[in-house]
Parts: sequence; C-alpha cells; structure tokens
Amino acid sequence: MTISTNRLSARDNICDVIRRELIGGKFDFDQPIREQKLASRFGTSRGPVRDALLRLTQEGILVYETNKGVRVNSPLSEEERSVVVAMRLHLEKFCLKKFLPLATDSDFGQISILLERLTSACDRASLPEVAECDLALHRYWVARASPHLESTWLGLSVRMIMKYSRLSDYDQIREEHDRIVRAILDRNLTHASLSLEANVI
Amino acid sequence: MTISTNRLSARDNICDVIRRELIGGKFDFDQPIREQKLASRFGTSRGPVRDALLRLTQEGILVYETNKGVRVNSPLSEEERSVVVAMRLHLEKFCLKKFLPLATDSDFGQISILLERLTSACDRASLPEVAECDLALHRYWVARASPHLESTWLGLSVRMIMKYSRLSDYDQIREEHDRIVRAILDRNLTHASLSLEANVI
DNA sequence: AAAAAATGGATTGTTAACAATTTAATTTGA
DNA sequence: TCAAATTAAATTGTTAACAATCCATTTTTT
Repeated sequence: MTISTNRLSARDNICDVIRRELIGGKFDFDQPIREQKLASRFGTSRGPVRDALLRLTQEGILVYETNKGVRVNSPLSEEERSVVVAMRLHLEKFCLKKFLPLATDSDFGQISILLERLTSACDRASLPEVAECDLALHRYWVARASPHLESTWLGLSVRMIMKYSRLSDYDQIREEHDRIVRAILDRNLTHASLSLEANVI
Repeated sequence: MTISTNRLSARDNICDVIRRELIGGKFDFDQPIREQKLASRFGTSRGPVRDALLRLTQEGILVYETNKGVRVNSPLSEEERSVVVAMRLHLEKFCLKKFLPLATDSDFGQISILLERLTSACDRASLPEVAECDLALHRYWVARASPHLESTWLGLSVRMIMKYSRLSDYDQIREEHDRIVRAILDRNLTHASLSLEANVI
C-alpha cells in the first residue's frame, strides 16, 4: 500500500518487489514462499518479510496457512474473474467521474508520464513492466479520486491481472490506454468510461 | 482472515478481537492504536500485534503511516459507501447463485444456527454482537461459494458496516435475515437475491 | 511386509532487546 | 515574548535467538 511515505521501509520495499514479481508471473501457482529465503535475498531479517507476506495475503495474491506459511494463490475461475472485473469497473468508473472535475494540469502531466512509461514498456515487450505500468496508471486516478477505496481497488486489480493471457498483445494495450488518457485529458467522461470498459476485461 | 485453521494463533485471535471491537464502534475515528498497549492487554509481545494491525490495515479498517503506526480509518463518504454497497451486492449475489445448488443439509443446519445467534443478539440489543453475527451469516455462503473471493468480500463488508447507523432497528434486521435464510432453505435464488438487495444497503 | 511410532531437520510463531524515528517538552536566542 | 534549536520521552522498525509445529525419514512393533 504505502499510503504516502517519504522514505519507504524495508517492509514496503519487499512488498512492492514481491508483488511485482508475482504479477509478472515469476512464481508458479501454489508454490510455497519461504521467509528465510526472501530475508537473505533482501538482506534483512524475517520480520519485515513476514510483514510483507501478510500484506500480500490480504490482497489475495498469497494464501496463508497457520504454521505452514504462504503460497501463491491459485488463479480465479472464469466466473470469479468476471465478477471481479465487474466490481473493478464499477469502482473505477466512479473514480473517473470524481477525478475529472478536480484534475489539475499537474495531474495531467503525471498521467502523461505514466502513459509514456507504459508505452515504453510495451515497446520493450516486457510483461512484468507492462503489468506494473498498467496498474500504476489506473491507480493514479483512483488514488486521487478516493484514497479510501485505493486498497480495495488494488486488491481487485492485482487479482485480475495475475495470469494475464490477454497481456500478449502489446499494441492493443498501448492503443487502449492511449484512448483512455486522451479522453481524460479532454475531460470527456463518457468517452473515458467507454474506453475503460473496453480495456478492463 | 484465518482461512481454515485448526488452532488459531495469537495473531489471529488478536486480529479477530480488534476487528470485532472496531466494528462495534469501540474506537473513535482517527484514534491512534498503540502496539504496546494492545500487546500487554493480550499478554503477548508486539510481534503478533503488529501482524494483526497490518491485516486490518489491508482490510481498510485501519490506516498505516510509516513510523507513525496505525489509526482508525475515517468513514466512507455517502458516495463511496454506495459504490461499496453495489460491489458487495454484486459479489454476494454471485455467491448465492453458486451456493444454492451445492448446499447440503449440513450447510442449512449451520446457517440456521448462525441465524439463531443473530436473532439472539438482536434480542439482547447488543450492537457489536449483532454486527458480528450479521457478518458471520453472510460470510458463510460466500466462503462456501468462493473461498477465493472471501477476503475481498470481507474487506467490503467490514468497511460498510462500520458506523452502522442503520443497525438501530433490530427488529428489521431480524426480519430481513429471516427472509433471506428462508429463501435459501427453499433454494429460491430469485427470492434470496431480492431479500439480499433489501438487506445490503 | 505393513502399519504405527519415533526421530531429526526444516519452517513458522513468538519474544525481548536494540536502533531509528517521531513527538512533545524544554531551553536558547533574538 | 515569540520563534527556533535542543533535548528527552514515547513509539515504531528491525534483529537474532528461542519455542512450537510440521514434514519426511527411519525405526520399531505387530
């Protein structure tokens, strides 16, 4: 989560790195995650690692079993995924509606930068980076519109994006986000919502 | 969360107790929560307390700030709440649809017991207990229909139920849940969904 | 030989001490 | 007197050691 911190702690750092790798598909489903292994990898003790794993558990990426540690959660069924998609869409459309009127030039600048990064990641055809930039872009307007609902949105989105077969067509991703961002810069809510619906599936 | 454990650890215990108290309105909004205080109260060290607080943070009940600890999250705005309600309703109706065909007599027995507890809590007019029993009842069919989405559902529901002005009318609560459970025992999806819509608002 | 019991290694759960940071109180300076 | 700088207390962040539990292997028992 890291809701606005200056210097991010070991825990936050570990959490972000692991989440990125999980999103990028670096671990297999049901694969157990060992605390000590991560601790030595990040050069810390098991404490911060445990904290990070607990957070990811609550996000639904990992599953926890007492005295057995965590493992990568198995993927959602098609039905479950469609429910999550609908919820995320509902939430994100609400956030867009709230965001557009209060968006400043600075916001537009930030969004342009994030779109730039996403485009660049698509060019490099790097799936982990694409997934991360994709989330970061959407997250921007969610966080601006409703900090309260940011963690809810993150949980849904991360769960959605895992096992992302759709992420093969980088041209399409770039195109879809181009369209969303253009609509946002025009403050055109209808168009932005429609573009979002085409993208979040 | 405690996704199926035999003996629950200090962390799980603390987490459940604190969540219950938060739902019951024992803490004020924005009130800071001190680790040491809880630790001595539960007779443990700060470790398990930290774990529990992190979990509740991810559920959205608490807010975390680096080096400053956690505090009770401020309540959702009316708009935000209506979005959460819509999401929860969507999710829970899906779960009902999945649950009804696979429900066994044992399930019906469990649900009846949970309803009994809710009714009893209403009789005692104990708000914390009513809130807890309410959640436990709904949670039952969610967990049975889709363990994957249980934590998502919990996050939405807990966030919804905090600051529960609606929970004043205990007769209505009992009535609404009576209706939902009756529809479930009849395996009447249409009726169950409608009763749910009247309840989750 | 098969099932049950015991063993040892690996892993998680918990603790207490220490380090780093924040917060409040106190002192200092203009 | 008021604001800035300094100190002290409170609080969180991290660590390493120890306890409890799980899991695979070996031994024992029938």
